[in-house]
Amino acid sequence: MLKISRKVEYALIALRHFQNENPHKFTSAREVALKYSIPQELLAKVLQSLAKNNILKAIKGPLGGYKLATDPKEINMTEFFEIIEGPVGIMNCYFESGCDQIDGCNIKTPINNINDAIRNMFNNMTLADIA
Amino acid sequence: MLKISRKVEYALIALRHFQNENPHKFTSAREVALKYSIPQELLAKVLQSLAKNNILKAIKGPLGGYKLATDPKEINMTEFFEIIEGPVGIMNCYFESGCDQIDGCNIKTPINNINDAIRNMFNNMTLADIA
DNA sequence: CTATATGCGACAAAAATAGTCGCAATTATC
DNA sequence: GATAATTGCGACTATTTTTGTCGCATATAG
Repeated sequence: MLKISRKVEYALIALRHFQNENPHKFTSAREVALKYSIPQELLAKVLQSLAKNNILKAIKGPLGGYKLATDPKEINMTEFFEIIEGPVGIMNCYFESGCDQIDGCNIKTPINNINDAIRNMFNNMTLADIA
Repeated sequence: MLKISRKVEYALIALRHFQNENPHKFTSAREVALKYSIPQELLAKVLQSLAKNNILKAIKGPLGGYKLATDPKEINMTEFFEIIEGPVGIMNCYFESGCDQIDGCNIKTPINNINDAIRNMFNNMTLADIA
């Protein structure tokens, strides 16, 4: 339970790769995918998201690819996760309004407490701590 | 992301219900399901797991049902989650062996760090803190 | 004996995740 | 200018996981 998705996994692998690269070198999605045996098209999408959100810098064309756009110390994990998947939280009712509990939900408060604890944990963690 | 499953949700709702009940009264799965609009058969299975693991006490027959078998202060959340779903961890490689990363996985250590942080959090939390 | 429980396993339906494909836009190289 | 390699993006399919259902055995109160 509480598994993260492959997309997040691939993103972490890629980011860790970029951290170990020459910070000025651009590496293509294809190259990274091959090196770590990741489905290329899927990785490409993940990297595109990261580029759109200014975590990676992308250039097109041959010799193009991606490199880090930001110091990993500046990227907190909640933000990072939420770029790739939706909001970080153990239950939807943390974010959504429509809940069909007739009798009134009896676990809202405790659920929110757990959510807050997890979010705090990730808020206090940067990509540099991880990857 | 990091969502918990409906089964866990239902378990929490039920447990919170039992906490607010007379501790000697047995309540059937059907009754709880009706009260909180939960699919009965599914709730039944969840309660069965909890009974098998001595979190609830069950008796069969008419007038049968479930009640708390343990002081909620004694049940830690990691244990509780793992009764209902599998192991608590953000990635399978925390528990499994087979991983087809050819080049060697570059995120194992950071992943394990996150896992440990989450598990610690839940280890230090009892059902009484939550439900 | 009947009705209502738990207990359990197999199955079905639905939703989420993972992965693929096609095509446009960009650009380095020839 | 043509070609090849790249990002960017959307639609689509496949697979896996989750969610929910059903049937039947066992127990038991009335």
